Amino acid sequence: MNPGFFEREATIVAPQLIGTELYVGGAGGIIVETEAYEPDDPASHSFRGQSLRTRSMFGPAGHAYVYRSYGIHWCLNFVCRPGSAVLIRAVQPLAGLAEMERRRGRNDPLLLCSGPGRLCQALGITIDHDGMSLFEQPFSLKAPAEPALVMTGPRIGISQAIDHPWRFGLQGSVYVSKRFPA
DNA sequence: ATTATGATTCCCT
DNA sequence: GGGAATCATAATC
Repeated sequence: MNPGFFEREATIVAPQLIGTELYVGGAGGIIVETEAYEPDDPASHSFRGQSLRTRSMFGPAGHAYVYRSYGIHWCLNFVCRPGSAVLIRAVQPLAGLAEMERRRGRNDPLLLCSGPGRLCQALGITIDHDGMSLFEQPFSLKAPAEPALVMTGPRIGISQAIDHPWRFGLQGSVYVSKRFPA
C-alpha cells in the first residue's frame, strides 16, 4: 500500500480498505468496517469548509484526521482527497491484545475494537495523531492479499444524507459495530 | 430500550 | 458570549 492509494474519493477508498491490516505501535488488526465522508456531504465535517478542527481533513492524503466525538471519544479517519476522508469504525483484533485490553479496561474481544470510539481507545489514538502520516511510525498499513468481500449499507449516527450507502463492512465478520441488513 | 456521560464546534444573538 | 448539536459508549432500566 502506498500514499497514492488515498488520492481518490473516500467512497472509492473506503470499501477497498476493508481487509487492510492496521497497526498503531504494534497493536491492531484487520479493518472490518469503514464509512466514507465527502466534501459535498452534509454529514461530513468538511461540508462547511475548512476550520481549525478539520484542518487535517484538507491536508495531504494518506494522513490521519482525528476528532473528538460526543465530548468523550476519539475517532480516527484516513484522509483521501481534500475534504474527503474514511472513518475507521471497527477492527478485528490480531496483535497487541493485552495492551489493548489494558487501555480499554475490558477484555471482551468482540467489543475491543468494534466502534470508532472503542477502536481509538484500544489503539491509543488521540489528538496527538491528528495530521500524522499513515506511512510513518507509529502507523503501519498492510493491504490484503486478495480483495475482501464487502457489504454496504447506510451510515450510522448521522442525521443528514442518511440515504447514502457509504458504510462498508467485511462480509460475515462478527467484529463490525452493527450488523448489516441482509 | 432508555439514559447519563460531558468536550468541542458552530451557529446564532 | 450563549446554547444547541454532535460521525458513541456503558450503565441502568
